[in-house]
Amino acid sequence: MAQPETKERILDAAERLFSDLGIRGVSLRAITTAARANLAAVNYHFGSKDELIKAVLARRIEPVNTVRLQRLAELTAGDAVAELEDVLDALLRPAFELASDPDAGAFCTRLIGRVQTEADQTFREFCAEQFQDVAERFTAAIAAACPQLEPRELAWRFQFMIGSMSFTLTDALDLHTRSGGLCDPHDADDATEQLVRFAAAGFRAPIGQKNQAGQENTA
Amino acid sequence: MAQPETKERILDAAERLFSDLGIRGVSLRAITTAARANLAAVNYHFGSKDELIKAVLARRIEPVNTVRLQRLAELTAGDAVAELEDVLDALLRPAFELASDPDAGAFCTRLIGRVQTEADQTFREFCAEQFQDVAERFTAAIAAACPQLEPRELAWRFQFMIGSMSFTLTDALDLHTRSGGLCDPHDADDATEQLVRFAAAGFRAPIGQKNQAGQENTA
DNA sequence: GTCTATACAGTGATAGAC
DNA sequence: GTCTATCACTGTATAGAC
Repeated sequence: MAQPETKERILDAAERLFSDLGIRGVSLRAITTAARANLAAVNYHFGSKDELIKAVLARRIEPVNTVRLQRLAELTAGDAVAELEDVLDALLRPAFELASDPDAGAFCTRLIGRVQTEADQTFREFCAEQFQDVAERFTAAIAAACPQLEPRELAWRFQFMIGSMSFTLTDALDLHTRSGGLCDPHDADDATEQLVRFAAAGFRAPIGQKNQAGQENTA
Repeated sequence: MAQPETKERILDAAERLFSDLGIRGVSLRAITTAARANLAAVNYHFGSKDELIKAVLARRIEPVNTVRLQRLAELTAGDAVAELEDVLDALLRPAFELASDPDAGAFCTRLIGRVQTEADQTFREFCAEQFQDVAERFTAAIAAACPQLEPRELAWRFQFMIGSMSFTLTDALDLHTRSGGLCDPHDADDATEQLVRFAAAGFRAPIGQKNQAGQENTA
């Protein structure tokens, strides 16, 4: 107890190692060695490696979601209807800011984005839970900002926007190289403004003439 | 050699098991047992588990990319400038069609989308390689369809669109449930039309007043 | 409560016989 | 090409010291 709590040291070491080497590439032994703790400490404090990963994620996700909801609350104070661009900014900027934070950020954001689409359902479900409240509130705010938008189109387009965000956070296609240095996904201001502009136009796109209501269900 | 080649049987078994249980949840022993092959056969035919995963992916990705490039070639035959919506359709529809194919599709598409943002760089790099040629050609076609679009904005927005596609293929947020049954990401027609409309509006969005040219580089 | 040492079943990989 | 045997290593569980 003289030094930072064992639990905290394990979280720090795990976060750093995961982001450097990927989840698969890091063993519990490597983590506990780096944290100067015993192997069994992970299972004592967290229960399993999967729960440790969740704890690493939650420690970074929760503050981001808190900021998001706080900014949204400010925008909609007094039953005001917020501008679409302001709503999207409140949702996206905190995530990109975490990603560009050289201290904790680069590490963990790749993780968040990755895990959101990880092969194992476990982490996807966990992230969906963490995100559910935020998704519901922001969907409502976008609906208020776009009164002409049908619920079906709103759901699709919200999905598309979160995908754009998540994909850019992980930088799965190496945007910096691919753009010849023109774009830097770790520039939070630029990433936010670019995606706000892209998504706002997408939300405002007219819905198709043929409504899908009478369509057969092939499944 | 009397029955389907061992290599083929391993690929089939691996694809089915991976999509049912996730990559992590399937051991080589489970695969080789299901394929009625010996454990060492995987390493003989593929070299490693990672290479087997790549082979499973490539077998499905290549035909999709072939169709994409073929449709693009038809659109741009005779130096014609294709409509933006037609270009996006040629890029997106083959992927969503694979996803909705009950035979091979549902299995492998989740894999493709997942792996594209997997924690390990290995698979991301592999998918990026597979996608590079397609990305370059379609970026050029979009640029031709949107002559007013700056290269910087084009690169950002292409990234966003691929993210939307990838995220929807993995269905990381369970769109069907979240939309109360309104949206079905396995309906290839609907998914394609929705994303084409969203992305086309995004590509056509005006670029911001303040150009980032004179901005400091914080990295 | 916290931590240590240790044991265990299951993993991917490999060398060498057939 | 295929197979057996075996390797080092993984996550997990537990008994017991402080």
